[in-house]
Amino acid sequence: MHPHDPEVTAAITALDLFAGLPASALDEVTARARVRTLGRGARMFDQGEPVERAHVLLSGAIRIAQAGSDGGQVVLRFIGPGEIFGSVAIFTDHLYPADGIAMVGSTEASWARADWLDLIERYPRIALNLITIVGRRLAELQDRVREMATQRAERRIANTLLRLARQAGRATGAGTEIGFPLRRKDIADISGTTLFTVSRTLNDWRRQGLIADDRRALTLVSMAGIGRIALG
Amino acid sequence: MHPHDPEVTAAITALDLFAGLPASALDEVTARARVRTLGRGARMFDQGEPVERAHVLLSGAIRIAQAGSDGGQVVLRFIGPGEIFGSVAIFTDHLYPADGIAMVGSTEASWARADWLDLIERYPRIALNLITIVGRRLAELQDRVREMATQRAERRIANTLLRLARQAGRATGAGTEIGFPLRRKDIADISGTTLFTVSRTLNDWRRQGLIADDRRALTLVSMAGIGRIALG
DNA sequence: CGTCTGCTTGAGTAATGTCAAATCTAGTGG
DNA sequence: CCACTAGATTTGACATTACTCAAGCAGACG
Repeated sequence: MHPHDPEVTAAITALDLFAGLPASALDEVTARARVRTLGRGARMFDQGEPVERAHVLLSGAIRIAQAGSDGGQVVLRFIGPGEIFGSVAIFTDHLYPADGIAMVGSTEASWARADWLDLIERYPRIALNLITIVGRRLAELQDRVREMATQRAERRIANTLLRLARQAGRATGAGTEIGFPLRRKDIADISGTTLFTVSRTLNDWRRQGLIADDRRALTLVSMAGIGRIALG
Repeated sequence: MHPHDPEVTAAITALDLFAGLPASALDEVTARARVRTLGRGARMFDQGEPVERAHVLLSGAIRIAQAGSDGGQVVLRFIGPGEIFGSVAIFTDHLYPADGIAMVGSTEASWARADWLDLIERYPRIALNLITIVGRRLAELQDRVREMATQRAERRIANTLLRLARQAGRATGAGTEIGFPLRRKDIADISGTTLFTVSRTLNDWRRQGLIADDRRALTLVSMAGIGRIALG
């Protein structure tokens, strides 16, 4: 896909990141974007690599996973369409803090570091939008830290599912379907538990009719029920 | 203290947040600041309250603590002199995400929301500085989430102490002294464990000569030793 | 049909949380 | 100066969550 593809242009101009920009600025933003499509399992970038570009996801899903010097791994976030990713380190230590891996075939737009800084300088509104986005992620991480410190695995899993539903939920006949192709391990790595505990917990919930799980997508049948578990 | 107090002026103009601003801008920033001193235990703001001001700590120490709807509590961060706090929510949901409590007598500067937004609009460099600061805190929280998910209590405590030493450490004859008046409960609430586990762990380390703890301040006698524990 | 990846289930165990009680320290006021 | 108090810390005993490891199963895909 080319940056000037009308579909791509529409997607870029609709991003929260560029809200409030005049049409002329959006043209410029679009013109400088590089658009790239990767297959399932491909790496958008690797942890520790220098950050040369700012990224936005146009379609698909990305897993942002951080590995420790020991084996331990966590998922910091799943990225859905319209979300920015792997871009904040341009302002800090210039190294990607995590791997970015396509969970399904995905298309991203990205801007070279120099273009990005230039655009922000000329359109400071982008900086404000970025502060808002990063501020929201900060608040979400703060919630996760509190949950991991004070809640047991089952509640954390419930809170995780509710967050994912908020982020990428689609209402369907059966309930709210989460728009990421999640394996047990993914849910474990973002909830701070093991895939075994996730498996047991989700099976309990399925038996109780709280969720449905057709191995294609996870659906929260009873948000209220999951919500009750999340509250303790 | 008055904003025009020369000591206060110097402290404000030295802040990372205002790095790169021309002198005229710094004058304006200083002129609009409100300076306030609070005693030990006083609340700078309460969780859930609307954010009307942006804050910077000039001296002292603040505990930023978030409580869940259940009793659970975590410390999100300790704030030392020169650090911004309780200011990001101006751009998001306009509510303080946590309590801000003076751990010792503390002096802060703050700006009314409208002044703050006006200053940022006229000096976009402030926005860039803010992105850098928030980006670093985001990275730190990501590290903490990974630690809580993958490391056991002892290692998390070691990592916590190393982080605090980096943030507020002073080299002394005996080692690196942490510049916050920390109780066991504080260390527990930021490490994601209990004050009992912290007590046992710190006593072990003291017996091994890794730390000293004269109930006035905590000193890391052997950063290398603590570092080895942090690595596993 | 075989292989690979992911999921489920069971059994055993260790880390650490919970609770109770004793001890210590700093500060207060007689 | 000393007794008293409140808050913080230490230590012990115990309970339990959820991690670890092993084994078998299911579905997808070539």
